Amino acid sequence: MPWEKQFDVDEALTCAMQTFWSHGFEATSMQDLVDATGVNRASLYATYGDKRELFMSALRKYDGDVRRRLLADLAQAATSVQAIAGLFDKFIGQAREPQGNWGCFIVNSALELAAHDSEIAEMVNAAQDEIEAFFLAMIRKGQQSGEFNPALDAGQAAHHALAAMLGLLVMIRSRPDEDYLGGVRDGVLNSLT
Amino acid sequence: MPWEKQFDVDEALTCAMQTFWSHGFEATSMQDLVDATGVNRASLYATYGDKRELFMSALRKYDGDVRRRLLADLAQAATSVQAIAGLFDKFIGQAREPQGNWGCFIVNSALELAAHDSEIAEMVNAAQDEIEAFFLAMIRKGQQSGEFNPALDAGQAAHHALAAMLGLLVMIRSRPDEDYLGGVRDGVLNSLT
DNA sequence: CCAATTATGGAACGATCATTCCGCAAATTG
DNA sequence: CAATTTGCGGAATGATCGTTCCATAATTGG
Repeated sequence: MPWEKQFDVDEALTCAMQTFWSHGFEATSMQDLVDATGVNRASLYATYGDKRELFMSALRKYDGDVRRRLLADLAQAATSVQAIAGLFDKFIGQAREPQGNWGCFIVNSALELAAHDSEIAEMVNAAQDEIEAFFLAMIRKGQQSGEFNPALDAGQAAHHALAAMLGLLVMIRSRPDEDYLGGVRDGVLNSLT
Repeated sequence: MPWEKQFDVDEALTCAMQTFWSHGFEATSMQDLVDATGVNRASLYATYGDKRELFMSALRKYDGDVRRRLLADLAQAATSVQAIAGLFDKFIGQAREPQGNWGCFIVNSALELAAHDSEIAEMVNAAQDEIEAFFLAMIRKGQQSGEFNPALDAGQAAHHALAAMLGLLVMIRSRPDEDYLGGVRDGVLNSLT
């Protein structure tokens, strides 16, 4: 049993991530994490540190495995409309899953913690900057390809699209309705043409 | 001392509201509320019920005293642009105040609690519907007055404006910067002309 | 085959949580 | 003036919080 952990470190972190993602930092107890991961309390501490460190690891995992990967995938979409709509649809699709209105782990953490935790605020801001950069790149590409109105201020439009995206991630927590959320995506795409 | 409370019931509720508004439900302890209100523990329970009931009272107070009043005031603005910009500026102005990036109590609660608490979800949805209705009324009015593009789908634009508003209220928690937030307001107004 | 090392399971820690109880003070009622 | 009612202050409640400790089991290195 020594020399080798009895659980998969990355897999357990995924379980912890989902728990924090769904319920937030304060509403998740260490007991919840023991139950969710199936890993013993002492092993959790030995492997990931205390609750806050585990949370930060989970948030960083989300940032790398979910957010960064999603943007990278979408950036290769055939058209800019598909790239932008795809990002919105990724979250709108959550509404279909039962009990799946978790929204975005980073946005949830931003509202719960960023105002009083500068480390989290910095991480949130960096992530939002990258999302805005994604929108900016896709909007510029779409303007060149003729998908979007070339007269638009691309920088302002990207900032605006980010705000609408974040707004959708607020809405999904209280009203996970595909049509309701789809209206936001349509409004964004409409404002770009 | 009997027959009359030693504290102002509404004033204490305001203090409790601000504490919940700033820190959220889970991160606020009853001791925090005792300290913030200056009211004894037993008197808090006797007057407002348990922690959750006090929270709901605080949220309802915000909904009535802050949100509803703000929309009513702004609806009487001289122009539609002033009404819509005024709503955004009300929150952007928070960024100037030190430690004032509390955003919107309802939005904060939506992300923390609505996904697992249907009573709060309903309240959040009702508030968001009224904000969207405000945008819709102002956009229609602006289209008639010539402030806004009459060719726009007013319903979709209002939905879109709500999303951008909610997005701004996410941003303010991690980046209370007036210029950064002002870009969202400008983007919304720009998309309406 | 023994010694050293490491992860595990579970009990135990003190602190803090939300909530309640009780004795006291004060003002109205008879 | 006595009885009653009500709010207040603070201690006390049991539960749960995050965290640590310890005995046990298991594997590698000598």
